[in-house]
Amino acid sequence: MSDNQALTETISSAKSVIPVFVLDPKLIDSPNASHKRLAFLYKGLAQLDADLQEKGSKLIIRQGNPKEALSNLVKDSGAKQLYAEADFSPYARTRDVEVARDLPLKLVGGSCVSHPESVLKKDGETYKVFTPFMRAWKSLYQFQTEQLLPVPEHIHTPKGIASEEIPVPTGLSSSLLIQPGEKPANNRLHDFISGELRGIYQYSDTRNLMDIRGTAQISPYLRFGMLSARLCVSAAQQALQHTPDDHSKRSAEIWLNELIWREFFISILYHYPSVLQQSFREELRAIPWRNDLSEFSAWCDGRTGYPIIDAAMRQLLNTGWMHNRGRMIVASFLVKHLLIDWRWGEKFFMQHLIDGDPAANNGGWQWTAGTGTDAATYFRVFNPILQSKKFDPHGNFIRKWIPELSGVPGKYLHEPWKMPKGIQRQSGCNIGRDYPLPIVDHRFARERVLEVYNRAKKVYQQ
DNA sequence: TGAAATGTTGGGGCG
DNA sequence: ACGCCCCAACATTTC
Repeated sequence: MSDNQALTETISSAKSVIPVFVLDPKLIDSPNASHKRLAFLYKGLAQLDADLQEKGSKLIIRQGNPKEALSNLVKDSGAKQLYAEADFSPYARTRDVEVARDLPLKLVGGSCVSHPESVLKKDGETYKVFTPFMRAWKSLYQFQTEQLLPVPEHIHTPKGIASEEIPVPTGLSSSLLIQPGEKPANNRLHDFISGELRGIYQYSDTRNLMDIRGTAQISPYLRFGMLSARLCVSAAQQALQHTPDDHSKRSAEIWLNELIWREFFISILYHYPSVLQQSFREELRAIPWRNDLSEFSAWCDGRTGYPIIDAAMRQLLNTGWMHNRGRMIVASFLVKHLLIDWRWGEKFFMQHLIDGDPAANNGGWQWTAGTGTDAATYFRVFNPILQSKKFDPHGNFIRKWIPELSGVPGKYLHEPWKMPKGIQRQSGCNIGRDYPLPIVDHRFARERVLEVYNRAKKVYQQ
């Protein structure tokens, strides 16, 4: 409810307001839906309902095709106008056009700070490279705290509007690492900016370390609109202005840029919706992926034999969240070491990530695969052993998620297959039995992927 | 928000 | 004192 542009406009233009959430089977029953993400949504809706009741209102739930559901609601209630925050994913845009064909729908603000049509080059072209986009973005958007919209004091909602029950999350949902709801979201942001640790001012050092909470972990909240992106940007800009220290400034700047990456990928998906189907770069559309099923399943389950990969995958499976550094490492491994189509990885992430969002997820995968806009060049192949030593230097992250390696001395933790037999016995971890051998050799895989990408480019040129 | 290969430099050991 | 080699350490180039 805080800094909610649609809600604020609704309240200022109508005497009574019906807060509604439509459970759309297209999204809920999609093969890309994740149980944890749905649990996060349902618990978040329950929390929102509780928050609304404190304001004298309540949340109305309707199920079904959005156009029909809303049309029924308008009939039931006599509502004159519908307001919503804009969502720029291809599905959402088509949906909202459909709704607006029959109903008086007004889109206000949106799930991100910048409307995708607003950050354009002078000639009206869209930016396809991050840095110039980011510069243009910063010159357009600067927030003062007073520009942010307050939480309404009171919301008047008519009685007797029929509502379905908020679904009760099933299965593993009680183990959610990140608690849904607007209060936890604001607390998390506040803690990151002004808490004891001053996370935002350490960010340049801590954001890549996998065994500590060096990131804000607000992506699930941004994903579901439980936290205002404008509030985050404003907080980053305030932090930036209020520190004289260069190192802190740089950290805050990097964090702000991460928020702008999100806006960038939303804009890319808006202007190039076909990235969901194929590589953005034409010259890399014909890579002969190996798509080996048993290797794919080893990656999915976290048993590739590379501890850093397996630890990160198990973190995802267990919590529905993965450290950003982990996402880059496992994505690079899937695409480049195993030569598996990035779209397989993209889909798997969508099926497991609580923060799973088409724009950011697709952007990240195409970045890693080297097939996207402003992508990592294809020959940048992450070395899982070096990444492990750099970003989990003490092995705490690996030990947390791979208990079978917990007794392995630090010296061998990043590459346990090098452990002599005697030490394997001592540490209670027989490589090949208790923990797998690497499914592919790093040097071999590196040379193979360079060869395959090079050939794909060459074939394209002819 | 790479890694590996290759090139350069400079200190120290040594005959 | 000198030239030579070795090899970190760092820099540059290449993939």
